[in-house]
Amino acid sequence: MKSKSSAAKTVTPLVRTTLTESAFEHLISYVVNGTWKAGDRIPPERELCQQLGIARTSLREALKAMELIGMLDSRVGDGTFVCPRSEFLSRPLLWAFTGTDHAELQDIMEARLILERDLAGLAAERASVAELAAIADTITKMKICLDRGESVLEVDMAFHLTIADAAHNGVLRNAVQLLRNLMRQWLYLKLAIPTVPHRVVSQHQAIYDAIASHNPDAARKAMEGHLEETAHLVFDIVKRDRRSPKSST
Amino acid sequence: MKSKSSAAKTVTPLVRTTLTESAFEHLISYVVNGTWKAGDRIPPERELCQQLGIARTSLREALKAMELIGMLDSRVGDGTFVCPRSEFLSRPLLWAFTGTDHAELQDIMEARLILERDLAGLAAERASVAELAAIADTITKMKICLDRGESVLEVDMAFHLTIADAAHNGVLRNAVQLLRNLMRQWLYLKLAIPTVPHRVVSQHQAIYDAIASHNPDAARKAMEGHLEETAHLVFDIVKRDRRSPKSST
DNA sequence: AATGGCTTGATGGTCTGACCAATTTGCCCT
DNA sequence: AGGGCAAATTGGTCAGACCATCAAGCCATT
Repeated sequence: MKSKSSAAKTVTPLVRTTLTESAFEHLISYVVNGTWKAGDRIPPERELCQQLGIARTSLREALKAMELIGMLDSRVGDGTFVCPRSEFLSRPLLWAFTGTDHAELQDIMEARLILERDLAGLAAERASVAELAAIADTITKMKICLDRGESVLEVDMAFHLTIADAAHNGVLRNAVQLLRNLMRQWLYLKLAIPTVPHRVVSQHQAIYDAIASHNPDAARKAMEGHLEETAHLVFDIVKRDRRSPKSST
Repeated sequence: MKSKSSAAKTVTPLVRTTLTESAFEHLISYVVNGTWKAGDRIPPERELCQQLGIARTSLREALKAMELIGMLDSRVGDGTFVCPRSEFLSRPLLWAFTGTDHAELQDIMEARLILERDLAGLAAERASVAELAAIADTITKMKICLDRGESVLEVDMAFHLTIADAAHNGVLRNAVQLLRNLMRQWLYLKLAIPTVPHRVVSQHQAIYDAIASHNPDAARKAMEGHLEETAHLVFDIVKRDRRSPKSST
């Protein structure tokens, strides 16, 4: 009972000044802004904590968190390195729980559909010649992978990200990349189904054609169709695979 | 069983036997398996590290990492609690957006438009009676704030978030919340323009009407119009208010 | 009896400083 | 020149201490 209609002024918007937390955000911004690029070696802990003016303990909590979500990689006696963006959040541990929650997956897939659909539309409006070529290139590469019997997961990812690039909205691009990373495992399983990769290629081709002809509406439709089919396949996999979770890697 | 003696065991499977990492896995499994349910208070650090047989430092690194990815929530003097699943990945998604630091305001606003437009459409399809009431409530509250001459920033935020709630997609909801937080200062300035709040009220009303009548198309259109007007106003403010890109912390 | 303030204990946050373990580097001895 | 040992570097771990905050209980005033 009791409706808290006594709308208080909502003071104190909880600004927890945790040293570790601010260090965490600080470090993340380094990685994301490109101050520290993928493959870079970041300063040693003992040096970093002095720069930040905090104890090594506090710094390490932040570093460890970043390592566990796949942004950093530490090697004793060697140093700590920045991981490529594509590996963010791809730590197997995260799949453990993401995989057990069906609802979450559905939300992720829906979010992805919404974002990528609009991104495809924007790309159709804004893509430059070079960007179109980049998109086409991923399709070509996918065909090659297919012929060689290699995995097309990465090329598939590249296709969608180059479209996001062509949409010229960094915010949305990053969001899409994150969502795809979250789904990575299922995408992998989906692409492992025999006939699927070939269908994907032709769908990618259709999406590309729509974007290349600068037809936003067609691009949105094509992308939507593609992602909806993916969603159905993934749900089938999840349903079927709902028993023995493989401990891959 | 620790043989740190001289060379011998040629095995050494190189499994990153990092204490922190195994603690992390251990703790995650507790949360995932339901040993610790959402809302539960987990044992104090000083107790946990004894159970696990590791130092508090190592445990804290794991604990902190889990907190930073939204699985746990620590409160000084109170304890550490398990977060609901819906919050697990909210922070990572957050980084994806904040990550684009140089992402211009324009990108953010565009991203917001895209997300909220679709969210409005989904809300029109999915909103329950209670959720509709919640939306309507924010409009009423905004009118009250207006009469009292109070700031409507918070109610404005509430309006959009209740719509996001009604769309039933936690992932997108979190994204919208973040984007709005990023724009907060500009939104504040926008709402400070004399005639604006009244216009906002009527626009909110229109959006609500569309959602309440379960008309996704109308809802999308209404939301789009509302946000585009906001975007224009904000850009005017920015243009007028042009100065240096503060390098605040 | 009810209220408000004070004390105390529990708990997370932070720091210091030390040592261990793995890796790299480079010098020394053969 | 080559092999191997030792120091330096760097992340991993530990112990113990202190602070800030919150909850609960005690006590005095009303």
